[in-house]
Amino acid sequence: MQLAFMRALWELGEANVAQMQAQLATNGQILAVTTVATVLRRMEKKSWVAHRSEGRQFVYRAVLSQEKMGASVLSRITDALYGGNVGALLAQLIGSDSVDAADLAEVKRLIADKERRNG
Amino acid sequence: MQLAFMRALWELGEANVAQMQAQLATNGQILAVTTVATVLRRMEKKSWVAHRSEGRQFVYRAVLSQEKMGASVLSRITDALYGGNVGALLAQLIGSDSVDAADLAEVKRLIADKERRNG
DNA sequence: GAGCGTGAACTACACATGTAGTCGTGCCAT
DNA sequence: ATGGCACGACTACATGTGTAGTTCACGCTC
Repeated sequence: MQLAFMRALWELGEANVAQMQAQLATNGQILAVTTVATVLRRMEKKSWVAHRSEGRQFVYRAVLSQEKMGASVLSRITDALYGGNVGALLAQLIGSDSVDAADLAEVKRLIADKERRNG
Repeated sequence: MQLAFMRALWELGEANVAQMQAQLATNGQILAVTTVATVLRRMEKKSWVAHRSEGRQFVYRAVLSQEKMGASVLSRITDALYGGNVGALLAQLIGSDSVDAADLAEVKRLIADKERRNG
């Protein structure tokens, strides 16, 4: 769920508690304002987010980038589920129905890019 | 962590508590036997695993396949982290350093397969 | 200047999870 | 037959997390 908070923050860039609550609501998470504030405070203790004061309000921002977070989560999953074998994870993903032709095309482009870069 | 248990079970097929403990140990998780038993019991309550009795021992097996589990975890991640955009996740993965040339080749093969199957 | 509203801090509580010890019982060996 | 061991069941406890209510202080309004 904290991931949902991070996503909201990435989408908003910066946000006070009320804005976060609204954003989370559009993403399907209806939460009391106090809940949002609590979670944000906890995430700040873990240094996932930080805040500055603007008048009486706190304006939060993400400390972890989506890239870092994604890399870390994905690597955890890869280890736990596939014993560190990224290829297996990729295979699973590509085989799944949620990946459509457009995604495949995009992936091919990305691969070509990467191969060009690496020689 | 429970994911580590599932992985151990997938690797072993079936296992009693002692075998599970050993397998987890080789995967880097040193745990007391009682701990292994407790976690297994909890996972059984959630129907992630099941057991049959063999003499005085319980022999556990996975109920969730690696594919199902992977799909569900990955879809949770995709939603939480990328707002449901699998392509974004794939892009992240392919861009990461943990994916090498061999992985890319494999992915290309998988894509070709899938495209052939789908027309 | 006193009340009211607003917002952060503190408190609360249930549930999951990581980790492991103790208990009770049944089986095997002597 | 009996004592010890092996094994599942039960109990325990700290921590994280999802969720939200209550409190306290500050600033604005009349």
